[in-house]
Amino acid sequence: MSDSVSTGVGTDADADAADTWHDYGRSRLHPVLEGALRCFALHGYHGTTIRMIAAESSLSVAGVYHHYPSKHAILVAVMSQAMEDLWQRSTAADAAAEGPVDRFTDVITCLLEFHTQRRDDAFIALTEIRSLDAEARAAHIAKRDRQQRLVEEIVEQGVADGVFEAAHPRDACRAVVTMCTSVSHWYRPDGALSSSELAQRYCAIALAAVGCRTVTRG
Amino acid sequence: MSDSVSTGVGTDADADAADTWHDYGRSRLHPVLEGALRCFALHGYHGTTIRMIAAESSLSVAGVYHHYPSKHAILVAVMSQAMEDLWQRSTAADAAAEGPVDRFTDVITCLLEFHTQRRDDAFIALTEIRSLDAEARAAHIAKRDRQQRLVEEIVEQGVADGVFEAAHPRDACRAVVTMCTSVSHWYRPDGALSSSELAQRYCAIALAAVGCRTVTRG
Amino acid sequence: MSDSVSTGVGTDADADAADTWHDYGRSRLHPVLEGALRCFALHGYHGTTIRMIAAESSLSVAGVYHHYPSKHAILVAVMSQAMEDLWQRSTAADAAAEGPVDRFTDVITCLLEFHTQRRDDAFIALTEIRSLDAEARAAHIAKRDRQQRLVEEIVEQGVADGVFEAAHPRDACRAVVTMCTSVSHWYRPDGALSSSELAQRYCAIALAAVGCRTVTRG
Amino acid sequence: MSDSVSTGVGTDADADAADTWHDYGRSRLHPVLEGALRCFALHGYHGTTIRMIAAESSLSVAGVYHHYPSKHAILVAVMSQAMEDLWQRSTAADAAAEGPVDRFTDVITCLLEFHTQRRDDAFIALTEIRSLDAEARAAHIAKRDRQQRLVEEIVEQGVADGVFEAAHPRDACRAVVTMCTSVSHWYRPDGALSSSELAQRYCAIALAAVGCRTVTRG
DNA sequence: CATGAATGAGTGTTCATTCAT
DNA sequence: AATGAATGAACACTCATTCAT
Repeated sequence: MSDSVSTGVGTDADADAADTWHDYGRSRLHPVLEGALRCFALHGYHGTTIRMIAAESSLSVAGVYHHYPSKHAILVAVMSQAMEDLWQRSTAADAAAEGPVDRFTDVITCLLEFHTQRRDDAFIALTEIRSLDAEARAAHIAKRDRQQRLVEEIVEQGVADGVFEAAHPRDACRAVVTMCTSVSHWYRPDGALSSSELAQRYCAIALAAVGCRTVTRG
Repeated sequence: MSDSVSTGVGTDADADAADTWHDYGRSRLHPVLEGALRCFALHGYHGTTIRMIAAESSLSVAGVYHHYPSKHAILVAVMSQAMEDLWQRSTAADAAAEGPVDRFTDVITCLLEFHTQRRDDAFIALTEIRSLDAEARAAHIAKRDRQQRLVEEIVEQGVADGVFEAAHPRDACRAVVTMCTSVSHWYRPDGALSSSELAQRYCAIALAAVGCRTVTRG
Repeated sequence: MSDSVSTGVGTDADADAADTWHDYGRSRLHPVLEGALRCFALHGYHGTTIRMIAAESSLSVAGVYHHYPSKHAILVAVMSQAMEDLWQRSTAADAAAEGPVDRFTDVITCLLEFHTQRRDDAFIALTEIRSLDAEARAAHIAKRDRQQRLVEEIVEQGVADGVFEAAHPRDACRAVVTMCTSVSHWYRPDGALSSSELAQRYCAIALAAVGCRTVTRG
Repeated sequence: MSDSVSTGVGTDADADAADTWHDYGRSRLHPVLEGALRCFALHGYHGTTIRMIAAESSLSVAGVYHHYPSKHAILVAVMSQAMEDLWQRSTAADAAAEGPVDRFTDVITCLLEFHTQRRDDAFIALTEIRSLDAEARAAHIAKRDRQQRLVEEIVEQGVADGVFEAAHPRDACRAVVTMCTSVSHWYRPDGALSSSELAQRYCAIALAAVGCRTVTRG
């Protein structure tokens, strides 16, 4: 879980305190990816040109190609690092908690924070799957499914333990996860809700969705 | 509410039974729009070329332009008709029910059915907002907000009546509506769940999300 | 010289009074040609579309094709009728005068009036030669040369008679004719000069250009 | 008057002898403009395609766009450089002479030489005004008027000095200038007249047109 | 490392023209 | 006589990408 990630993202110094999944400093993406991300978020992959990315990252067009071999490679880098980052954080959040309710709360909180703090990354990871080539798409979907299974596993455990009462746990998971990922569609950092306020409110709703009667954390 | 829609979509013969919002016959879109819809759903607006649309609608490129003046106009037609259709169905569903719980159930069911039965239309309406020009975008967002307000109004009524216990009704509405619209991202008609099964399960989850203790429909 | 013209233009009833070349009633062009003429004058042949011509002549596109088989045929009709009209008027003007000075004055006056009264026709005839196909171009140039020779013949007669003193009669003719045809570039009917005022002033200049010492019609 | 011209045209090294306005070396236009010029002269602006220009300048279509952002920008560059070149030469010619007769002779000679030596440039500057957009057209017309006023000013001086006897100086100027600019319509370098022969003959005619009795240059 | 110049393939769009009705 | 629907070819222009320097 604390493996150093080759992609350059993730937790670079895991303290004992397993709360690193809360920390969102400056994004550690390559400047080209930073620029590309802004462009993709605004205009989509196909609506973005290499010249836009070059301008956004203050490089020449050829300069962009010096760092990444193709526009598609840039998309792959952006998406895979996003998924990897989310996975590192999710497993860290999961490991830091015990019992289905707290694990669920942590993982969903992590998911929500990621979708507010890394909104563009999450948005692209959600909406540009179709722009990936077959190989990259398969890899991406595997990561997405891994993420989904983590939630499902927790909920199924909760149902087995009798703390969740979801009639259809997998559907509840789908509902919960999609309502969280949808946050990247509408959340604005300068809006009415802070990231943590949103997380609290949505966690309560998510717990209700999986039929949790108990109150969180004690 | 039963006004015949000038866009050519929607229920053209409203029977007394206010269940017309359940009926999804063959989509009544112009062949060009049908073809464009398939393309947009697969590749996105910017990833779709006029030549694809022409091929998909069995016309020449110039033939497409005989019916619609630009690619953007095609997108506008697709999206506005989708929003109009959904609105007609939603208001019909709302009108057919009484009391917050049943109104909520009907409107959410309607939303879910629309997102399974008109999955591509709904998907485009959700994901291609950024591809609209300023004017069309404003019009689209107005329609989207109108839709959102309908749900909020019902939930607020439910809270006022004491049948819903949502701590934050507007956030609950957001969560509910986005988990419903997200259905267009993953639902497959040939998958495990039928449209009505999905609607039933998701309605239960949605009711839980707004803090409804009572059971639906008696 | 007074042959009835198959094109449908020209003097349709030659009275004894040989002044018909002065008369500019409503242009007798086919409505399609009238519309095309306005378009060609504004945007040039290649800058004009069949749809513009259709709109300008209050017909459908197919309606235009009912009257003329192609855009090119319209140009040919416009240009050939203009050249024919000018030739009819020029020979009439020539025939009505006697002696080089008066013949010159009449023919140049005729040329000037044509370029103010039939400005667009003259302008197209001057500027769209390159847009004609080989055959039509050859025919057009023959008519243009015929026109030029008429002036040259008169001036050469004048030089032979000793009333003109042009050192290089053909060059003087070129200068005179081009300064007259150029009138179609700048003349505006609502400008400072009336058609006849312009003709008078330019005739004086033209006579000077061919070295005429005597005063006209004295 | 000997300001170095930012357009890259014009006299780059003004010797004392103010005869630089006679020198027509290889045109210093950008290869793309050279190619475009040939095309425009043959087929007109609207009759010319970017592919023609690309072929004529030995570049790919995209290569043309690397140097100029649009077909229209190419036209603007061609026309504005032509007008600037003519203006530099005209003012040089004017400054090199004294007295209305010699100034007139020099400026008209300059005008004629330009229209034989830079025939295509001059032709385009004369015939494609309507193809310019509003802004470029205004700029062009301002330059054209400036050119016209130079001639008018000289002639008016000549009339004031009593060396010219034009009854209507401005009309005479129009006649003279248009007969000079028309040279670009018909002159062929391999024709009967050399550029200087033509200039001599036309100058004599132009002097007659403005009512000059004295003989030029001594 | 970085870039200005270049390009083949493709973009959305328009063209003159046809034809069934 | 007149037209709405249709089209192949071409239009101006842009794309992702390459490469000599």
